[in-house]
Amino acid sequence: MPTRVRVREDHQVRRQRILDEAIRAVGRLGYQGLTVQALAQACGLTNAGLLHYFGSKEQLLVAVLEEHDRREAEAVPREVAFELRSAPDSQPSRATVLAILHAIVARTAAQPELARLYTVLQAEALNAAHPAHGYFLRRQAMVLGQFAGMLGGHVAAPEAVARELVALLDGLAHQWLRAEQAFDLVTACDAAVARLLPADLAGDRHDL
Amino acid sequence: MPTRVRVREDHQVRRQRILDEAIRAVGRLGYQGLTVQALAQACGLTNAGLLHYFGSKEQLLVAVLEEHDRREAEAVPREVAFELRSAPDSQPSRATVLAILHAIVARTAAQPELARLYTVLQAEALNAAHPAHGYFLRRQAMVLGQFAGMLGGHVAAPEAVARELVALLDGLAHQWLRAEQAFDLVTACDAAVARLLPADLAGDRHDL
Amino acid sequence: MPTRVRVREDHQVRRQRILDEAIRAVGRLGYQGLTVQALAQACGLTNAGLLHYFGSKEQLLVAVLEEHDRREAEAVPREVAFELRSAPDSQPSRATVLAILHAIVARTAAQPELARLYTVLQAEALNAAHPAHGYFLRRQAMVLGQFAGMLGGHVAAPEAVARELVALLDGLAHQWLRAEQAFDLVTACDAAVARLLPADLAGDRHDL
Amino acid sequence: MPTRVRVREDHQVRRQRILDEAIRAVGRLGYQGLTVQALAQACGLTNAGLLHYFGSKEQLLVAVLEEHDRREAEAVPREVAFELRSAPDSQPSRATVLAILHAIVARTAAQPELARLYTVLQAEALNAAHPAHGYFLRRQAMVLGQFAGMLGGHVAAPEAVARELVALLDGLAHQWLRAEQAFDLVTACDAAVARLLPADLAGDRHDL
DNA sequence: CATGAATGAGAGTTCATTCAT
DNA sequence: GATGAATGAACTCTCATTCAT
Repeated sequence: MPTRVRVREDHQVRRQRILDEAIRAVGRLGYQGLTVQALAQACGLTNAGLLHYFGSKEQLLVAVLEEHDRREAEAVPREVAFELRSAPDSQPSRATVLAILHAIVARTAAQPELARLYTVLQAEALNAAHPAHGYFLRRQAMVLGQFAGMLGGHVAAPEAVARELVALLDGLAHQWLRAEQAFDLVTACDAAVARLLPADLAGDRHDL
Repeated sequence: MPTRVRVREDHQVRRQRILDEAIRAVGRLGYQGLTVQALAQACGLTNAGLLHYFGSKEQLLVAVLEEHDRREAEAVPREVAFELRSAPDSQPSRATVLAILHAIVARTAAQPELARLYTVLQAEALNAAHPAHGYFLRRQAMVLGQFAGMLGGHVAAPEAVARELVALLDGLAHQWLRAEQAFDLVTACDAAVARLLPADLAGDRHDL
Repeated sequence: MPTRVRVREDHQVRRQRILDEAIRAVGRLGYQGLTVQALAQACGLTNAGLLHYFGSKEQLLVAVLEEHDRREAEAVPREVAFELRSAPDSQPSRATVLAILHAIVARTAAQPELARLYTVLQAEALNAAHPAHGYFLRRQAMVLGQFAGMLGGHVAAPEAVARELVALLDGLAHQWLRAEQAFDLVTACDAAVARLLPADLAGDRHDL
Repeated sequence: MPTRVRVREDHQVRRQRILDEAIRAVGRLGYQGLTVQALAQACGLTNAGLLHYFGSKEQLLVAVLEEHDRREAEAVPREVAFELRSAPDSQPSRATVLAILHAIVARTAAQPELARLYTVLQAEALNAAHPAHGYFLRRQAMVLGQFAGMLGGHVAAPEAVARELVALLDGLAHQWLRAEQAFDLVTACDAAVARLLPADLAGDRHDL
């Protein structure tokens, strides 16, 4: 049995290495700029060898996006996820909201190549013909919905503020990437979020 | 020599039409996705004919960026520009700051194709090897500096808030583009800016 | 050793199924158009699995041609074969000639996929570099010889008429395939042969 | 003006040379076997240079088929064409029919590379997915119709005999090509046609 | 001023085949 | 006996660019 297991592991391991490399490459060059050949070379196999794992460049992109989701889900703190799931209807406290946002940003900061992938693809995918266009449309709607739900009890216009939050976090991450991570993303985002969601919003005086 | 003048005008006119088309095309496809051939066809001339105006694809990009700056400068309200230039050291009032930001956003909203060009190129140019990389680095520094200077008297951490402002505006514009301009950008930005720069910031009680 | 026998049977059975599928595939796409991968998939095994049976694509073609000959020989009516073999020197009567040709055509009509394989490969193999080129050269000579021998006593120019017979039958089969078997091949061929070999030719008076 | 004319001639001349080469190449290898690269090399230009004339391999095939039709039409003897056109309703005499068929075959014999193209493509195009499939379907119907019309007054079953004529001529040409033109095609066809259309058939007494 | 011809490089993808397992 | 991994070569086609005209 060890042999079969090893073989399967090998496959998965190699696939994973390709995906990691692909995330970096797409984050650097975009999907259009990515070259199957260059990626294959970076992974130490031939053009056709790489396509053996992912049938086509486009299917590779799909796998990359799935990997992105997987890593993201993995990184969301357990407690947060638990809290959100355990009481979907109740409103989290302001402190919890800040903690959630903090956790999200911390994840982003810990995986710059993922942030870069996200930032670059998101802009490239504005084009309706881009293979990731639908992905980002769906994702955007989902995130806005989640944020708005979270903010429900705290602000007068949850949808608008949700949009602002997303804009703020995405925009700051973008600047952070361009500045080659020269400032601390987490600090910057914490401060920005605190500014956008002032303490006296819903009467709660004590937090942050 | 009316003929020569007319010819030159024709040249300029045609060049302008190419630039307009190029802005749209790059905004849709990015620089990498842009094809000299496709652009030429859209302009009604041949491959080589287009390159006759802009020696190469890269030089065309330079011209596009220059055109972007030109249009942007053109659109900034005269009074604002005057005020900023006439008293660079003095601090504009909060109302003026809001007015300036409003004007900037209004310009963006009025020229979606320019906003799209900006958004798409900015992300593509995160790559250090991208021909527009330096442009966006310089521009970022400049804008951050201007914003920080503008906010100097109003907030405790002007640089940080400047960054947040830029992030907010860029991020909202990005969402606006992805949503195919389904919401009103100017309203959204006005609200966001007001939220980020509360009225009681520096003790001034009276504005907006 | 029933197991071994069973295994061998399985092997043979599978090999046969591959051959059947290959005949259809080559008849549809030609040898050049045939893809090992596509054939393997149609047979429910992998690329390498198929080549396990027939070392290479070219050897597969050889096997296909052998299978063609096998099926053809199988289908020739026993009496005819017997008659031809029992008295190779004597001339068959006109009725026998017609019966033989009828039997051949009937076999063709009963196995359209074989006819198609034959028609497609024969044309593709006009190219001297084609792996089946030699096969069709030999076959042509053989068939022409047999036909000419058969016609020896009946017509003045047996070789020429043999060629015409072959041309007629091949050409009609080709049309029958292109028409998707919309007319009755056997009837058409019977009529054509009767026209080409008129009943009064035994008198041998007036033919060219 | 001579320059422009020369340029245009050059273009046409080169295009023609490519077409000639393509006819030979397709006749040898079939459409599937044809390689853009090999053809380009044979024409003394690069891969992309050839595609400058014919946008794609498939469009090249279309051009080849058109060239085939052009050459064929060109080759039909003027008198024959005139006679056919001048009296479309009347039936040509048997002698005229034989003359027409003779002329057609003579043309074939004079352009073996055209005959080869025709023979090879016709078989390859049996596949419904082949880009020339429709062409040969239409052509077949047209030719059968013309032949049947021509035979109308002479035989009892014009459609059937037309089919036989086509089969005979196509089949003999096929054999002629495989035999590397070792026998005289025109003589063979004349004899075959004479045998298939006996002199006394005008009396219409005894034909099947 | 603008074109058409042509190029060289490179794109993604497919193919028959090999090999360890 | 059959698989999955991987290869190297070849495929069609596209790209930005050059050059003579």
